[in-house]
Amino acid sequence: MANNDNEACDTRLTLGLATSDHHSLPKQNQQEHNKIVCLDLSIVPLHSSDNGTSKIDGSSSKTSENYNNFKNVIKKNGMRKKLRLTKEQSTLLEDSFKRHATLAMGQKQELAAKLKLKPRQVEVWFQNRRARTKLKQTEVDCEFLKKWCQSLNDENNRLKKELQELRSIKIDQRTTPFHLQLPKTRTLALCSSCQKISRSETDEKHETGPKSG
DNA sequence: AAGTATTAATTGTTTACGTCA
DNA sequence: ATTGACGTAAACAATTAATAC
Repeated sequence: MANNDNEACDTRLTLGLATSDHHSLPKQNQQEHNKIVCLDLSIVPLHSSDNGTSKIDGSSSKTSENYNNFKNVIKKNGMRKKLRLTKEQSTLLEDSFKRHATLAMGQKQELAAKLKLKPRQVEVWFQNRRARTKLKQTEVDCEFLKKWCQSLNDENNRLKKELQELRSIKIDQRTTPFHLQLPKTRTLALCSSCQKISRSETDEKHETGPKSG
């Protein structure tokens, strides 16, 4: 480890089985290629994304190349250095995401080359971007459901009130002499548009106004 | 300086597909 | 021809951690 004093501190061994760049081969050729296996006993820091993970992409096949890659993302003290995308990189990624939320065949490599990033970084960006989109959509859905729930509650309350009114009218009919019921029953009307029973203005006044002995 | 939001990166799981016995 | 085991790749969810504000 030539680059830095502390960079070499993490000397945990990883045992990797790697074929020579077979992941970039077409699928039909991979099967045959899998038979040729070499043992990669390189010493790598655990934070390196292209070495420590089970997912491998075409850019991570050669040990020296790997070293150069993780060299760029490991700080002096061994901490992972976070890549900050430039505005141009973000714009280009956003543009291609707008066209397709998932990377098409070969698009990853192409984009990576254009952006001067590793294919894995492009892949990760798309994954995170999809996650962000999904989260935003979930928030929107949640808001919608909240409003819908509120309107259903309102409607429920209104119907309860209406039911109560109708019940009280029914009780009135049972207890009031028939000749006194007529004016009241006559003022009830069925609304043709909403199919709800409504009362005339005069009746409303009767109800809300002070009761006379 | 501490707290928070954002987001690149990691890890583990699921799913789909192809191959082989 | 069918089936189950196995390997691989891609996508995803959950989480971590660096960085900007």
